[in-house]
Amino acid sequence: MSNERYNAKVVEPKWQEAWNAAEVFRAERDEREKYYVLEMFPYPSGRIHMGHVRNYTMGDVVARYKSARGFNVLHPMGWDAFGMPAENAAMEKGVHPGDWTYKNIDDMRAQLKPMGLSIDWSREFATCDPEYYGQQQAMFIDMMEQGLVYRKNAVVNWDPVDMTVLANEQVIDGKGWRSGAVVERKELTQWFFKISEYSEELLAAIDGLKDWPEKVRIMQANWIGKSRGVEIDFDMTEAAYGVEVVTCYSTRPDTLHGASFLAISPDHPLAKALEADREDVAAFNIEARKGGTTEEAMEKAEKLGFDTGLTVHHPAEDRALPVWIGNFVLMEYGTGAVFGCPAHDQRDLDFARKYDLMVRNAFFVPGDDTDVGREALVPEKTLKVSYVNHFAGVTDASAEDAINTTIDWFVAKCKGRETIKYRLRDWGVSRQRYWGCPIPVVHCDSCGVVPEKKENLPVALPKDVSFETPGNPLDRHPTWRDVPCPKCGKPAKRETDTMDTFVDSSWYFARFTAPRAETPTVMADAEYWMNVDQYIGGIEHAILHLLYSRFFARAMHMTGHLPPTATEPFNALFTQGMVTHETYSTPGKDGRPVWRTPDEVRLMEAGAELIATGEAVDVGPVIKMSKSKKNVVDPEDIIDQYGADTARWFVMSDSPPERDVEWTASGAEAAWKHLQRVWRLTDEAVQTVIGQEPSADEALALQKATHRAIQDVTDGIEGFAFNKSVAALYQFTNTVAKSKAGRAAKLSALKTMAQLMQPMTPHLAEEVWAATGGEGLVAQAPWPKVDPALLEDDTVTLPIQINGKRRDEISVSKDLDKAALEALALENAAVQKALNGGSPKKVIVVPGRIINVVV
RNA sequence: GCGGGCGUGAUGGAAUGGUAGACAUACCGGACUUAAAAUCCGGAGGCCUUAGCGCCGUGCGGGUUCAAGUCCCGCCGCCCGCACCA
Repeated sequence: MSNERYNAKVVEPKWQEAWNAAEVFRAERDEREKYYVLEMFPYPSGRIHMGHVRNYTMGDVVARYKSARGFNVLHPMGWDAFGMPAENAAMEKGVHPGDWTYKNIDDMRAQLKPMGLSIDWSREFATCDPEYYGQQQAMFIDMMEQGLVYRKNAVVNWDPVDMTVLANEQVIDGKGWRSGAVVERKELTQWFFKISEYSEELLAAIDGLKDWPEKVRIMQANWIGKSRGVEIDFDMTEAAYGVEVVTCYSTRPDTLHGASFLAISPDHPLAKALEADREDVAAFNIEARKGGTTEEAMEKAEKLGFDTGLTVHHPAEDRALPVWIGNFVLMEYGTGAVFGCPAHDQRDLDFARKYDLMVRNAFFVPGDDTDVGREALVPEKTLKVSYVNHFAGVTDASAEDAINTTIDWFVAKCKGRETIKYRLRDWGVSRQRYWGCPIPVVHCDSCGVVPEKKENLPVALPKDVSFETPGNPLDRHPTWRDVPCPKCGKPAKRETDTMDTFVDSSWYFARFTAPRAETPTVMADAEYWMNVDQYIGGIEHAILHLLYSRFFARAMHMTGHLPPTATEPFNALFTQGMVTHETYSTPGKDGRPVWRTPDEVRLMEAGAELIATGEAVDVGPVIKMSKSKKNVVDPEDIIDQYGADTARWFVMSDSPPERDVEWTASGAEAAWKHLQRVWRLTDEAVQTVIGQEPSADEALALQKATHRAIQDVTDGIEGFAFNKSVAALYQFTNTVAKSKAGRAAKLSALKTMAQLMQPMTPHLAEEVWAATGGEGLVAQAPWPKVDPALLEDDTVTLPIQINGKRRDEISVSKDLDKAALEALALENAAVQKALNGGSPKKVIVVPGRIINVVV
């Protein structure tokens, strides 16, 4: 016996070279049915992490499996390469964002390749390649022509020191995260995509996304936020500032009887007219507009109101309502004005209590239409029939029916219109930054906004920029910025805004189908490869990235860059869980914990200690691997120590793919031991001297176990339950190890095992395949077929229940019919005892499953 | 507040309404070894002055069913998403 250890360091590069030499993963259009697998492409931070390993291994399992199943598989890889970290690095280290990014891509590719992923690297690109973003600019121009792009003024967070626009998450306590300067709200003219025009379409099409997680579908639907209601006109008792009518939007018009005031936004036209005239209003509005746009700020902000002294008529009753300005009313939603119904809305109640406004019950309680007490009533849980319903003739109904009836009643009786509103806003894509895709337009004094000529694309980023002065370097780059107008040729200026990086990632999946084309896509390629059959990535992209991509697929169809069959980009979506790890810390001087990496810590039976000093270590909760808590394990170290197959096997085992998986040293060790064991079994089988007496029974048993394994591993992969496939392979390995079958039978079992392991541990699989006499590469071998006859045993063990409790079991031939099984069960000693001479009330026989005797 | 999900051994987790705890980790015992590692074999949900053909057991309380971790109703706990959205 050679008892040679499996050496991943030697074996893995060997097979990777063999795959490359045979161009096994090269995807070309052909006669076969296609299958497009895609994992969300990475941002080139410079290092791969365990989350990448898990994400790409899942995709690789699917890709290799589908390939074995006879599909023509497309499995590409690229880089989401524009974005702020490159500019931050430029400012901190003085490197050019492009140099920094391409260096990171090289580093990450070098870390990724040893994983042995079945990727067609010939299709690789980065979104910061001018060949990519130039095509994106072409599409931008096409979208302008289709009316999908427009400019408008929008308020942004402006950092006056860094001279830059900040995203909400970059504003901390009202200050810029980098400069610490107090953030100002500034109005800028910005570019928008008309995604809101697709609100209904994007919402309705969610129903067709059958293979998306329910959770993501709900999140998208909520984000689009469709609501049905009524716009109600409130006539002013006396026109003021030319305003005669204030229109409110309401989804609960049935509470109109409870209306006791109107509240308008400080940005409502009426409020603005008042503020121009009256200093007290102006002062209030300044106060009311303060406060950040973050959730936290909104939560804490106090309700502020200002009584304008103006009044409106109640549309259905003979009384007047005061008009207030309220800081809680958003101009961006509805009409910027609401009627307050304090009796049935906590927010309105708070406001009414503070300013001593009337609280009127809108619901039908005879003899009680005044005050309802401290808490607002919730209509659904109390009374379903509002006064308005009552007037409309509804006596009892669900809240939804009541609202529908009321809307009809309203439109007939009052000045109101049924209205559908969406929460989804247009997508602002302007970023005042350098490291992004330049918006390909020119501003000309004579011609206005002019798109760049397509033959001049790409509008490439200039290389000679400096980040020493704050602000957008494009803005102060005269030779790049000052260009002739594409239309009239007079001196003009380029747009210096670049696009949101979400634009880059909204169509990369389509570009992979023809990555080197001179147009954004090639119709024949898009028709063949689109849609993505299986998309895999993190839940954190459940809304924005996926919604933008869905919008883009439609926009690309409209501009002729995708066929109508590809309006939905991703047929199936899978959102994988995170890789987690325990956290380790030692007490720091200031009482705050000093985080320690797993490398620094020795785990003991109770507790843990620092390897270097023996100092006691606190073992903290298991959380997502993150640099700040130092609970990270570098995939490169694991691959170095154990090989890629071990890392791949570990991240596929134990936890279901949609849940978090905890990385543990013992788990990694176990994965490695298992792979060693498989190799040892193979080696032993190969070294077995022929001439022993093989047992036919043993060979058959092994064959049956093989087919059971084929079935279970297949089910696991098909059901996206890779942990079950792994468990089935463990079980199969145990069976092979214990089997007394002869050499040929064992080699045959191991050869099938190689095929079943191939999606998860491709290198070891090749080695086992070669050793057991497999032809060619197992990566190109077809998936093994199950023989259903071998899944069944001739005898089965059936539990016998008495009154539903298991009391005994019998071993019977699988062919016995119900009557025979019943007879056997009644003869059973335990049953006899329970019957005590009597006869059973009932006997339930489920052949192959169970026998239950009811006494 | 609204919406969604999840509660099973020490741990990660299995289980078309049909033998709960597959598989793995950690643990315990044995073999091999001078010893350790590696490897191999075995044990293991809980309870019991009755060790059995025993009783109990999938967050808690009810229900449906011959049969419930699984279905229904009501609680409790945890996690996630959204939210001055009218």
